[in-house]
Amino acid sequence: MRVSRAQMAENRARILAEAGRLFREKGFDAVSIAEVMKAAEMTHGGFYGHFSSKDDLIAQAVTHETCDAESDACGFADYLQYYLSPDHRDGAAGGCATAAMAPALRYQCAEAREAMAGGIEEQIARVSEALARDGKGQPEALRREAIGRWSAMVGAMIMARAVDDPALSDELLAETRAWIAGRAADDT
Amino acid sequence: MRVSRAQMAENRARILAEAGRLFREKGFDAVSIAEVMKAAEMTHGGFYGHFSSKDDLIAQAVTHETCDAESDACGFADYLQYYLSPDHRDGAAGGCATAAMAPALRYQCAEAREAMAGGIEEQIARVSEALARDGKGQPEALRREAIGRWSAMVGAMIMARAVDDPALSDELLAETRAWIAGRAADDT
DNA sequence: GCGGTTAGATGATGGCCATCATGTAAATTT
DNA sequence: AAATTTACATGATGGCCATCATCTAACCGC
Repeated sequence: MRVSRAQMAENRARILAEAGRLFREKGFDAVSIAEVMKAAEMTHGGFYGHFSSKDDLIAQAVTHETCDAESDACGFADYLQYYLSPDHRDGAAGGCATAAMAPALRYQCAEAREAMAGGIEEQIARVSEALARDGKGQPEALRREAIGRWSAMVGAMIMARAVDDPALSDELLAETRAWIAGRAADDT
Repeated sequence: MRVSRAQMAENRARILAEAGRLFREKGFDAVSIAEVMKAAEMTHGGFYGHFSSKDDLIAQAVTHETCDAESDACGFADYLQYYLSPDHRDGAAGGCATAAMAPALRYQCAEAREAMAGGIEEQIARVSEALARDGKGQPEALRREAIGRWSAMVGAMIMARAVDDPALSDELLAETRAWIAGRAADDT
């Protein structure tokens, strides 16, 4: 059965959104086309009308998720507090796309990896802006400061999600948070 | 055909070693039992005489790889220099097990995740020791310092491997290295 | 050295999944 | 409103993979 133009665009957007959510939650490999389509309330057959392959979907989902700039223009301290929280660790499906998807992009096609590069570039910019708003760091060192902090945040989150030891997991988050905050106090 | 006890132990060790290498290089999902056995110069059938399942192999491989303490008792600066180098980024098969495998452990069984927890715990100890040798940081803050730096190193490596943009990839490594080193200069 | 044991080889089996061929009905177009 | 297009559904197809059943030949204890 055919569907209106608007309906089709909406369907496509729903596929992308559900794919993004599922990919973040379970990883690219563990999510089948059929599962994505089912989550988008369609059958698997219609998929290839929207995307040329699963690789294509992955690339577009990465683009979609990383462009999703949800920096509410808050300061860095607030962002750090939220980012390295147990809630964020336990809610990968709705959380940071970089921490959830970047590791697996190592094995993906060039298009998806390029999209990730763009996403990381934007994220560096966002962190830089947050730092600038707080007046932290000299403007010329802002980018390095953003890259370093962002690396620590992503690394801590990935390790916290990897281990089956609640105490260690919590500690990784809390200590990395404190470590970064401690650094923030150094350079006025 | 049967094989001597010693030969069997050697075969088993070779399976584990090859599995570790392949898993780091290609990820758990992309490596089949048959591929591991072939790399170990056997056929796939003998696998279940050594391990009860692929999950079992993964758990034991993680244990094996993370226990592989190759800290040559060098100082932290040397370790950092090597760790965040393009060579290490491009040589995941022979590189750090945490950066290569931790992200995927999120989807693995409890045994493997417990092994990863142990490996990270050991790594924190190793970094702490390296920092102590350098006389960096007050003893009571050593663990926090180790966790923070280790998080940044792992995060930077994972992102550097995820992007398809050599300039950005190199920059992530170099800036994170400089950022951590800069911090090292702060606290005597 | 002999016989039971067993490591590893060979060859299913069943399931899952990406992709595609075809059908169908609804939306556009004129 | 008829003709045409096309978005999605249904239902293959072929490939890959984990796991297991069975076989065989060589080690190890006697």
